[in-house]
Amino acid sequence: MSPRTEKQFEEIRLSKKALIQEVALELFAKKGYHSTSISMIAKKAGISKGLLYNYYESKEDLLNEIITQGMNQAMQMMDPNQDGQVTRDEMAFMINESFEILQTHSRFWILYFSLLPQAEVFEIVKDKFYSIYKLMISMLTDYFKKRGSDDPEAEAIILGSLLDGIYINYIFNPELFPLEAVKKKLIDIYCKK
Amino acid sequence: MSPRTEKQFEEIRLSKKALIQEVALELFAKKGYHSTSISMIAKKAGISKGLLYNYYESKEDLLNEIITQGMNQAMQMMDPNQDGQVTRDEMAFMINESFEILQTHSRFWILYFSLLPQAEVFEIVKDKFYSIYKLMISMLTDYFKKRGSDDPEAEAIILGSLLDGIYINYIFNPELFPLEAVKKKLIDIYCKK
Amino acid sequence: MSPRTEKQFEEIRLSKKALIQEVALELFAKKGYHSTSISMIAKKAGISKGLLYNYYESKEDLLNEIITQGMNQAMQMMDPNQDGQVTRDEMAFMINESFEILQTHSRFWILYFSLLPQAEVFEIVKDKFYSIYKLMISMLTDYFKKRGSDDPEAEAIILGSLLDGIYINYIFNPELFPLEAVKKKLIDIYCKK
Amino acid sequence: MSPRTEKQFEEIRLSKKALIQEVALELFAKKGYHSTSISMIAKKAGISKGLLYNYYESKEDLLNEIITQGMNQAMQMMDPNQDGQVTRDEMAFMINESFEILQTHSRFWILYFSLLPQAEVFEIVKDKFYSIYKLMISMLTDYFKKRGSDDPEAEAIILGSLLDGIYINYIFNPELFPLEAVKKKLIDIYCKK
DNA sequence: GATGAATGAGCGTTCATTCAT
DNA sequence: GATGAATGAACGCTCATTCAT
Repeated sequence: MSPRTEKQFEEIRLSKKALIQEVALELFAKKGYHSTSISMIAKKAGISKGLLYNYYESKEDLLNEIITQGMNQAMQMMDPNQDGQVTRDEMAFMINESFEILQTHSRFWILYFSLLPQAEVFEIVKDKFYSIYKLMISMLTDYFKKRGSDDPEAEAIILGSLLDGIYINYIFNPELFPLEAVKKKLIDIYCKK
Repeated sequence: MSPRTEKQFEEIRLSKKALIQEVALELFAKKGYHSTSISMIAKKAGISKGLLYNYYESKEDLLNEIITQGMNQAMQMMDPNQDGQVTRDEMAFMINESFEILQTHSRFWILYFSLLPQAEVFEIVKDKFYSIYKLMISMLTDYFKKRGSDDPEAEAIILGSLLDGIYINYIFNPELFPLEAVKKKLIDIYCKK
Repeated sequence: MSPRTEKQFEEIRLSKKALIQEVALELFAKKGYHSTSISMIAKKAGISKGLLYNYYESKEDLLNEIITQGMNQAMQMMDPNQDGQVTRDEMAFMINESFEILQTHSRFWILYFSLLPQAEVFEIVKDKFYSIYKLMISMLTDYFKKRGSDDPEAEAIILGSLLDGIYINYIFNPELFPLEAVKKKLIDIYCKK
Repeated sequence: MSPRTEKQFEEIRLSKKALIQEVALELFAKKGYHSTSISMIAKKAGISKGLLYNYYESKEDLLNEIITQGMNQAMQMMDPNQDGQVTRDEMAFMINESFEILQTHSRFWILYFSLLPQAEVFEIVKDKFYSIYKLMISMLTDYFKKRGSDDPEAEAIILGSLLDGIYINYIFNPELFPLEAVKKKLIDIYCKK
């Protein structure tokens, strides 16, 4: 009789958007952005192609929202306690935390690393990515400075690269990569007294 | 004009194939595999689309040959002198050599890293890649063992990951990444007495 | 609040229908029938797409009603005083009147002339249009007969065509067409003693 | 064995393009530009949709070429003998000629008049159209001046509009419009001594 | 009366691949 | 060996229309 309330519609919208995003993230990560068609996403989500366009303006818009949201989550989690101090424990925490994020959001990071080489598409998230990257490097630089390194920034960049390398190796071969051993060694190297 | 000999035909074939491969590698690296069409490759190589199919069974076949050949080259270059010894100088040489390869074959490695996330495509070169990877890790392990490391394999894997991380950072942001400084620091860390 | 009476509902219906028609006419005229979507109409009218289908069976039905109503209005306005006489003054009045209608209902006539070439759509209003057309031609013929023309019908048809030509030129290039000058000349030609 | 010669390919291309253009003009004129799909054109031309895009970049490009070519033809035919004189005979010739063009290229003119109301699409041919229009108006003005008209330009515009009106009435109702009678009357009015 | 989520057929377009020459 | 016309399946996307609420 009477139409659904605004709130009911809102709920439908939100849950459908979330469903689409989830399915899209899964497929984008598994098959790559270009190899995933809108039809596949719609079929897997159990909806019509048309409906998808009720929620997202375009395939690129869908990608955009997925990446932005993922980056924001990562940003939040990576955010330090802001006291200007990076203690040894905080470094250990940060390393652990980043591996945690990597594992719980593995599909997002697979997607992320798969987009990195695609200049046109990467453009979208470049800024957000560099914010995180710079924040991390500056924190690491700060840390190495306090430890008396004679070239703290180079060491920071090296640790940053090392983490990237580990992430990539782990993400694309999780069953072969000895993540725990590597993590332990890492903390051993970088957090020893 | 005498008719071309068998051998001359063979040469034409080989040079055409090489030309096509070169052009394809350039475009795949610059625009990505999916965004490069057969038409573009043919046009840039100055041949017809039809002729391309005289040399390659399909677009995927073309990709395969490019990747396989690139991997073989890398394999050859990475091959040590097999004397079972990895001296400090050899380690320095290896690091230098790998950066050399990265830069002289940058287009291949851009392509490589861009395909890595696409499981179906990566399948093709998986085996070859692991051969190289294991060879490298075993050499590094050997090296760290001789230096008295208490977990030489973990250290080897970490160095391997670090190199991957550096490669990726350099390859997708060559103008921002301080390659030389990092290389120097690397040799400093891993080749000091 | 007492429940709305039957009459009140009827009023709501009529005013909503009128609103939809007005908005649709505006958009059809500005953007063309095919380039105007139901969504646009609904949004601009401030109602839901669903409600529109409560009033009109289809997009075509909506178009039909707009055209039919516009034609009826034109018919009414064009209706002479039926005394069988077309005086010089009445001719001047008619010419003036037709330009008046053209300007006050310009959106309708833009739509009309834009649909004219689409046979299927024109079919709808063909009959109504011919009624008006024949009425006008017969009046003009009558007028030229009284003025002693030796081929009054041909002259009537020519004047009819001339008016059409002027209308079209004015409607699709209002800022470039010297309507007033042309109107004056027209009256000068056809209403001189 | 050997591939077709350049000339053979050229012939194929030209005849296919002509076929597509012919079919497209027919359908655009009969059903309207927006209501004619690429599929329809391809089916009617007996080719695949893909092939059409071998010859035309887009649907709009196809329309563009049709219109441009038609306008060029009209321009050529309308071109006066350039002696700066428009005699009575030339005026009669011009009127006759324009009716000739109208009839032999009726489909083109149907298309033309159907695009006129569609601002976005008309934009394409606006310039070409105004060239012709201005040329015609200036010739007519010239003619009326020589005949001693006190407002030659207004008369020219009126004659231009009259022709437009006649064209439209004839084109969209060829069986009802007394073209010959009207033409005769026209020449009678405008070419009498 | 009123909503907007949902559908599905169709749109214009691209492109790897085939094949007659 | 070499050509490019030709295909057809799939793409991203739009939109009139339906329907549960």
